[in-house]
Amino acid sequence: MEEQLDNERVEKIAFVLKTIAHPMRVGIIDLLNRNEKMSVNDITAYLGLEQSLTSHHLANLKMKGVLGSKRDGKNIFYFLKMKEAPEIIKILEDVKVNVF
Amino acid sequence: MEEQLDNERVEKIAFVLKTIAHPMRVGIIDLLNRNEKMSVNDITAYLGLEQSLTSHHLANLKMKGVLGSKRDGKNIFYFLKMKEAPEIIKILEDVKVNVF
DNA sequence: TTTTTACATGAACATATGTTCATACCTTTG
DNA sequence: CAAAGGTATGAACATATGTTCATGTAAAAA
Repeated sequence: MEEQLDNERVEKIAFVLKTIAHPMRVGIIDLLNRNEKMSVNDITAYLGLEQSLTSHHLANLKMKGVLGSKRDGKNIFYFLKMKEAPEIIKILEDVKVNVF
Repeated sequence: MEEQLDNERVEKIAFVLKTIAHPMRVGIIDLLNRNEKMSVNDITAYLGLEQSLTSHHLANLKMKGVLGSKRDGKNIFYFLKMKEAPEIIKILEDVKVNVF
């Protein structure tokens, strides 16, 4: 029988989930899960959004440790860092939802 | 090679994650993962919170399809319905987090 | 060395979420 | 049937999140 989750653990789990729980961020993670690394431009184009908004979300994901980034010339490439992130998405790929 | 997630799928995934992404709700799901079913009172006691707040969160989780409930006398018992929920928590059990 | 490309950032605003409090509802018990 | 136990609910409020817009910065190209 496994231990009950202690408070700190619960907080961390919720924290990570909150970080991922947004359509755009799920999309970004999914994208970076199939591509190794992508520039902000590429990500912005793929998701069809505004540069500044993409940037904000990327910064957020990076700050929380989900992504990493590396500059290469004019571009900044983002990549997955937290391996759990795509695993979570994978689990929910075929989830059924009530309301929504 | 797997397909890229379509929009609706991404939305659903984010929706479910948002539903779970809260310390109290993570705690509830973890609790119901080890107990089969629990009354509101029990859950409230275990988490050490207020009845009304617990109730709100339970209602939320139920509405979104994560939990189910069944009345038995004065009590209402809640139970897990979305099997993916505890799986997600399991993945993050030992996650490392930067800021937090 | 000016322009352009690629990206970041901060402030303002809009919206969504979480919490508390008071009260209502349903079931059992006296 | 009145009281008590167990839970739900709505309104008010507080806080957190997401988005836009204007502008700033770093590197490369002209």
